Amino acid sequence: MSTTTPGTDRPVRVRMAPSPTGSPHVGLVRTALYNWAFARHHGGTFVFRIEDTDTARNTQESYDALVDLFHWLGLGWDEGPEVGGDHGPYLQSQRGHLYVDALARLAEAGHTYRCFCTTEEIDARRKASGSKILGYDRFCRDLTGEQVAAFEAEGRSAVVRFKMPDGEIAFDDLVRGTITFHSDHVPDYALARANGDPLYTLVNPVDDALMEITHVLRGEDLLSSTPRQIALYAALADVGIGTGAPYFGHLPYVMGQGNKKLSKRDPEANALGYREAGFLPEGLLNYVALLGWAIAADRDVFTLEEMVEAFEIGDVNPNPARFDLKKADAINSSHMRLLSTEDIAHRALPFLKAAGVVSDPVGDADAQLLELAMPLVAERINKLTEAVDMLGFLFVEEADFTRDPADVEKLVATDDGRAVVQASHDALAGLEQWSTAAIQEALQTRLVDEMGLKPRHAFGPVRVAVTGRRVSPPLFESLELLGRERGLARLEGALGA
RNA sequence: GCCCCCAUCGUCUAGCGGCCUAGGACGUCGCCCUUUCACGGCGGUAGCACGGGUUCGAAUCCCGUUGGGGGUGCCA
Repeated sequence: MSTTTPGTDRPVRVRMAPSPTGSPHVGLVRTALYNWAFARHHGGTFVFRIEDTDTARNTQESYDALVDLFHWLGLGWDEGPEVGGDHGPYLQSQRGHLYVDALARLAEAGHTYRCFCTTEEIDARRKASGSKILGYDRFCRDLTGEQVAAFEAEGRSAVVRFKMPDGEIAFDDLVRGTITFHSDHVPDYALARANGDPLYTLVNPVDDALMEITHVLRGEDLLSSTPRQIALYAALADVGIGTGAPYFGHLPYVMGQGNKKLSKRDPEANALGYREAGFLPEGLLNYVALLGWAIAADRDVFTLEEMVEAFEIGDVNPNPARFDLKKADAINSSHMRLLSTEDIAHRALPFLKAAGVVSDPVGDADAQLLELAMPLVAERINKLTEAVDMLGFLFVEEADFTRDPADVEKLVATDDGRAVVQASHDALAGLEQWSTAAIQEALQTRLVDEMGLKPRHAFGPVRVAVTGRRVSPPLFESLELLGRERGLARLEGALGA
């Protein structure tokens, strides 16, 4: 299907380079996943770099969330924070000297110039000229020594701008094919602030060059800044930094409802929110992989290993994808069903502890009960958090046990409901053996055979009385696990409710 | 305004000139299974934006239109 990806005949090096601002976005998860899978597929290196040049917006919490997120997802990096590597440091905030050096070399070679213009002056000139082309007008590009001296004498500060070469800039996008821009539409952009701080426009290419990144797979939003970066890579190579531009692949947007990008405000955008919601990392990853890529014509569910085996950037679809929570849920469910009961029990445990269903650490009695109860719910829950709702009734102290008021009203607090619960209590009270089979037989005989009730009408009230909800694990098993004493007590209790 | 990207069921996609009266998945609808829910099984629903070319033949290639998105900072 895919042809050979350019540049993969040599060692592949890719990276993810998020900014530690706010909570990590699901779009980042997909970008990271594609980069990771691409690296693994080609036996390459996956680098994790933190782009924290904007000191005003970076936060430690955000950085921690990023690391936490990728640990949870299981997308390990070969070089980066925590693991180190030969191209560090991996935090841009610790790479200042490299940017100072790059700026000096670029200036020395005449690739940049100092610009003294204020934003107001630039706007005024544009308005006056009636030019349709926005961006900087190169006013300071060829200032004489006297002019520079004069500006300095005025006490003006200067940003560093890059001299964009004139002409066409074309590149072969790994997912979109050839893309061509004309330099007329790429202004001489700023590389460093007037106070000397380097900007993203500089540090991103410098770091990719220094870290020897071979392929940059990133969001479509960076597409239009690619030509100016390609020109910068050439200039950097000219002054001995790196060897030119990497290959680029621009991934489509992840959209929310309507036609807008999934915004950071949308709850669906919060990557860590999926862990809290009880998603499996493999479920989230699988769903997110589907946003622009397919493993086969007739298959949606796959493992990370299978993805690594099959993933090629050239197969990525260029059109934007809408994030569909329903499908994400469904894919996650499929992965839940791939897990063993033990695995689900193991993974659900933190949720059960957090919700207070079991204590932390788990007591012996609870652990035993859990082992018996888990098989009943493992195959019917779609997210780990659902184990909490399903199992709560088994572990709760009798004094704290509650029933869903709406379910009670509908199924128990009626004449028929009370009659059914009363009859169930009577039928079970004398049971010799408190086992699933015996319980089923007793209730079946009494409610269905003798009272002539349809199963759904017979067992609904009992279910609510015993588990507190209309939705629960299988009833007879639940009663057995609850034990005779508690089981009968709940039936009695429901009568008084 | 100017530049760039995108265009197959409601949604995610398969499709890279004949295998397509367009396949899968989610959703949705109906049925079956069933002690609830879930699972599972069966079946239905629905799409190549439009107009020109190219070709024996186009969802697939080209051009245009329309529609959507992005960029156009001393943010990343």
